[in-house]
Amino acid sequence: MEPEGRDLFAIADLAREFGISTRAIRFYESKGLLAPERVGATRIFRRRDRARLILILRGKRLGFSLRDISDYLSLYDADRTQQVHLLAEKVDQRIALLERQRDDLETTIRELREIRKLADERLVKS
DNA sequence: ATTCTAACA
DNA sequence: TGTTAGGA
Repeated sequence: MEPEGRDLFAIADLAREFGISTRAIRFYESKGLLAPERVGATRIFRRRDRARLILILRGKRLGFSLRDISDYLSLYDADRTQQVHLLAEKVDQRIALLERQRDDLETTIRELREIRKLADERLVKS
């Protein structure tokens, strides 16, 4: 009766499972995103830590800074409601930034296509 | 073998 | 973050 798997993990276990380096995991801890237990100096990760790591990696995939992710995770124990508000705010900011970048890219592509068209016309005249 | 800290790239 | 050194 244990469909949950282990609840104790070594740093290498998590690194392997999520395809990241042990260095990255220690780095996240140094930034306050993780706080695994210690047995001496060795880190012992539990399901709770693993769950946080999953959230960290998801946040990264979506382009959020470790700072943003940290601020978000910090609200888990306190204001769960404020956490949702912060998330909404950050997501809106992220979407706004991506849309701006998309517009800039489209503008650049249009310019390059125009240059390319002019280049072809010159070749034809030559 | 594995992990840890610290420092440099 | 990767890599490397040196130790537990």
